[in-house]
Amino acid sequence: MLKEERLNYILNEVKVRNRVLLYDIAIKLNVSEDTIRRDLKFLDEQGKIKKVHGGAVSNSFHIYNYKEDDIYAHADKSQIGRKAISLIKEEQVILMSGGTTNLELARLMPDHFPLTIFTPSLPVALQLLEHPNIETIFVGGRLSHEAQIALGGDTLNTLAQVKADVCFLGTGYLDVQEGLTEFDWEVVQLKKSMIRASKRVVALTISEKLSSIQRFKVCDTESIHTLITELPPDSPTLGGFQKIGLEII
Amino acid sequence: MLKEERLNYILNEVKVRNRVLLYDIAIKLNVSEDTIRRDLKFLDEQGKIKKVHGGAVSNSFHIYNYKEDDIYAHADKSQIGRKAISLIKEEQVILMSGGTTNLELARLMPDHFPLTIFTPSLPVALQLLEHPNIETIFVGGRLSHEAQIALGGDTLNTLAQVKADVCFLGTGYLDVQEGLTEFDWEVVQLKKSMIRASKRVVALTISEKLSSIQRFKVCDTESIHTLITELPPDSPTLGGFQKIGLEII
DNA sequence: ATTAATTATGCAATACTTTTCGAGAATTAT
DNA sequence: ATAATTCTCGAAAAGTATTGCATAATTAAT
Repeated sequence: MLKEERLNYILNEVKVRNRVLLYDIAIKLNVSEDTIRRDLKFLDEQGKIKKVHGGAVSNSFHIYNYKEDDIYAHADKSQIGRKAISLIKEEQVILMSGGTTNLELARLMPDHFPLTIFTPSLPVALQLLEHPNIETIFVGGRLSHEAQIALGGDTLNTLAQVKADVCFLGTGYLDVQEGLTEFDWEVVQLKKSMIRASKRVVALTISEKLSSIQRFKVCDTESIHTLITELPPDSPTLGGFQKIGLEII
Repeated sequence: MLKEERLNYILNEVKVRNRVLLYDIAIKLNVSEDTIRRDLKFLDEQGKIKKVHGGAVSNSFHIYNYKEDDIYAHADKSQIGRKAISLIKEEQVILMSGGTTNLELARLMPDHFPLTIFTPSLPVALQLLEHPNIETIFVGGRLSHEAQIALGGDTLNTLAQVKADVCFLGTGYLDVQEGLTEFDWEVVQLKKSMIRASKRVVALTISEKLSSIQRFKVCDTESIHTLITELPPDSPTLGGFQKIGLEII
């Protein structure tokens, strides 16, 4: 039995049972407790589980393939997510695009009141399903291998039938002059449809992606109602956006 | 034995079993462990597998961490998946329901020719995205929290527009007299639509779910063209199905 | 076709990793 | 406090990796 296999087994047990005993796993996998102890320690160091006296427990933070360390600028995105949540009200209909910032928002979504959320993003949808009070509606269509989102005609048609209260647009590049831009033509079409389908458009972006311009244009800066970054609203970096009167959170 | 042959053998083993041991392959292919070690290293450098101490593991395995119920059922499902693949031809349009058997099938899907696959299952879709040659189309709609599949009116409407060559129906309970049954009314509607949308219906089920009956009926046994279980086609357990002339694989 | 260059394989010695075990220290439960 | 369990550590054993080298097989060049 390979170390890798043990690690997988352990991760699965932790996921399913929320806790594991050193002894049980050692018996089950037919190795010494020492070995399992080292495995648990290793997985703990990776942040995948939490080692405790006599075994390990789930880290409850990690569901699915969601690995915080793998997400670039995770702390920033987490903060953006928390700010975004302050905009959400009970019973609202929300539209969420893809990207790791939205994925983080999906993870942080409030649990205590009902919401209806439309998304074309597979990872975001999976994350939303963790929240029992959220009705998640997947906007279907042809899936993009890399981005793991639905794109193309079907998706746009479906979006044309939706009218959401808020749309959270993740990823993308934002510049005061040039507006919101993307490097994938199909993603541009998708975002345009999402903007059309929402009363209020909220752009979520880490400050690093501000003042960057890509090939294709999604919309003018004026079409965006609210901008959320990890920076405080009065940060000089956001000066250009403050000047044109964009709401900044 | 040519190097190419060994590499192909290894890749296939990794794909089917998720892992390989240096020793096993060396014996099987009748070359030294050194050679296999070099092969594994080579394949790792190509990014095709992940080399670990003592062998290698699949690298896409970790991208989506799916739950293997228990090792035995998993082996059965894996075998069912392999049988199902023998039915698939280039360029076909395929419909796949949810469930762990279909998830396993999704994992094992052939990589070397193009396919178009429709599915309402989030985990199956994610798994399919691992295959560059497969065009995956998600049949959108309201998502079920537990089953992680799209259900409801939208989903059924979309399916009404599809005509697939084959439909792989996972999970569910099959009995010669009572036909295919389910315990969730909405899932019944979904499966009915999937059956209507396909020229050929293939039921995938572990033998343990045969002769079980649930509350709601999806279809008669006659509506199913092909049955795949982990058992050999001539197994006495499948006697009832053999008698009515169902194709069994 | 023969030679030279390149690549692939197996072997042996050595280095490295992983696992197990035992004894004592630390922790937890009663 | 006492007993029971779990943890840490070092050493030994088992297993795996690396290296250099000899030989065989393949490819390219003359």
